[in-house]
Amino acid sequence: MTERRPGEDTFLAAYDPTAFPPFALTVDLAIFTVRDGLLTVLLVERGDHPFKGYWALPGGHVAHGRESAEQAAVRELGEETGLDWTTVGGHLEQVGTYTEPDRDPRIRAGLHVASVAYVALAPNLPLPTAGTDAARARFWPVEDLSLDTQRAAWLDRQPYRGDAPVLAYDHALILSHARDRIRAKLEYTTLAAQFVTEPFTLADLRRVYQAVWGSAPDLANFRRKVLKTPGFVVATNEHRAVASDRGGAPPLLYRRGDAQRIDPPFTWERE
Amino acid sequence: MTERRPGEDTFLAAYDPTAFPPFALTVDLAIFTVRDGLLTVLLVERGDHPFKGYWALPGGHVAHGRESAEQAAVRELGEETGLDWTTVGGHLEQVGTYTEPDRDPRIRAGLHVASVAYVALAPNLPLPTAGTDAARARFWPVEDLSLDTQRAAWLDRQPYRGDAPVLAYDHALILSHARDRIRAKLEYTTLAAQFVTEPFTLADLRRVYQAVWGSAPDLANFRRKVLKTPGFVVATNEHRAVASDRGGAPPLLYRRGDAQRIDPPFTWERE
DNA sequence: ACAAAAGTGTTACCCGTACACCCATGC
DNA sequence: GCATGGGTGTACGGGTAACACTTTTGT
Repeated sequence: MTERRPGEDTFLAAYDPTAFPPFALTVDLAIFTVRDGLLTVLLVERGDHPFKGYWALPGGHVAHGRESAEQAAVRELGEETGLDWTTVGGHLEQVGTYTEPDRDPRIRAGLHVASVAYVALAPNLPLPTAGTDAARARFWPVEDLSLDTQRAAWLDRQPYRGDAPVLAYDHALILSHARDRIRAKLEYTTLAAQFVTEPFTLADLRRVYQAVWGSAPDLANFRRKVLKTPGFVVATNEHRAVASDRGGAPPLLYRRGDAQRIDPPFTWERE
Repeated sequence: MTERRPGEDTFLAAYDPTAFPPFALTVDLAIFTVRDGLLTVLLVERGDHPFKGYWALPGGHVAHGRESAEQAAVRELGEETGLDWTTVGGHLEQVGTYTEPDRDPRIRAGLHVASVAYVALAPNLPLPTAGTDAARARFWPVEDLSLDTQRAAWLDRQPYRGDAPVLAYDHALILSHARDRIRAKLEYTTLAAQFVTEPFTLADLRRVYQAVWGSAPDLANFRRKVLKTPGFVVATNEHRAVASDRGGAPPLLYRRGDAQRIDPPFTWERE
């Protein structure tokens, strides 16, 4: 490692790293996937205190001095999903950092925990089983989590009482931000293609919009827009075989292209 | 403070907060303003090691257990600009968190410093003088900072040698992200109005786009789009007196409105 | 034949672009 | 009058929303 212009080494020799009260640095992951036409997110049921028995975003501590938060996120992704994320090539993006002193009750024992939240998304992730240190893990449909209600309860410092799985820490807040980020990015980026397994049909791609937004653009116009955006998708010359129990023409299959942005963005009637 | 569902208190009683290696948590501020038709940012010349003599974003440590990063940012804004940001009502937004272990040379003394970066913007900030603990502080035109070159040098772990003020830490990286964020948000939000002092003319507002992007939409179309976006600006019934040394009709004055988003976004020919 | 799903065509309309033009003021 | 900057009018063209329609397959 090079020196990174540290100033004079004499400074470091005389430097006292205990001069600043310590923080803990963690990462939290919102891992989204589309299953059965619904936007779902991976949650783990906590096996230990704090928040034992509550559902939480997977995550963990950043290894001090040895990795960045993003590297920690990739490592945790591997541990939680059993997949090597650098090979998967899925989308991973920082959402924000959460630092309210009382977001973690361990502040009462003197531990101030700051957490960097990431959103990851990939198609058809396997159901988490091995390699997970949590008691249970499963993909929950986002719409079943009452995110808005739970978030409001958290911000009001009131307990949430309802049918949805109760989220630990400020994870309802984090998750609502992550969901909003994904929704917004569907409109002006090619992110939707990260949600489908290759090869996919244009109808598959459109179902992603349906799952994330609850509604989707008109099919005909959707097709034209996607195909006109250079590098959004690349056509193969194969067609998908139709399911045996229904008719319809075998649709053409596509793969993801290089383009990142959709310009101008998608706009359509929201319900 | 309420209990925030911590699990059982017996857990906390037995909890060892020193079990996790400590991090330092800081905030860095990119405070933008438009001066003389140029986008400028506040930098301070560091008076202490590390990076003594380099130019840096203002910032400081988050008070352990007593404040969030955002509260620290507001506090530092007050210290750096001499203004109470809650009164100013200026825009403040988290950009991202930077956690590379070697982003701060103090890692070699065992201190892993994570920094949460914020972007703030306001019109006509006073030149910083009192209340600043830095040796010198001034607003630098962003285009004079060779951000792209400095950022590339930082990422290659090479020293930057050039005419622009040399930035400390990874602040060239942070600053380039902050600038990109501002640029992007001008297109689809009413953020530009945060850069002008009230009351302002539509030409003033358009000059913000000129300063931030280097070019601006056609004046006639700009007027129509701004006026058609409900709540972007509110007209007063006063006109600005024209400067004595030039002609022209006295333009109508406006104030900021409530709207946050411009939909559909601005698009125009970039140079 | 019929249903289901893929894919195409057509039209009307909105909106932005470009640019010409008019207005108000100071010298 | 003339320069300067604010403000308006308008014709053209591209893109997209809406929806009807054709094609391909399975039962």
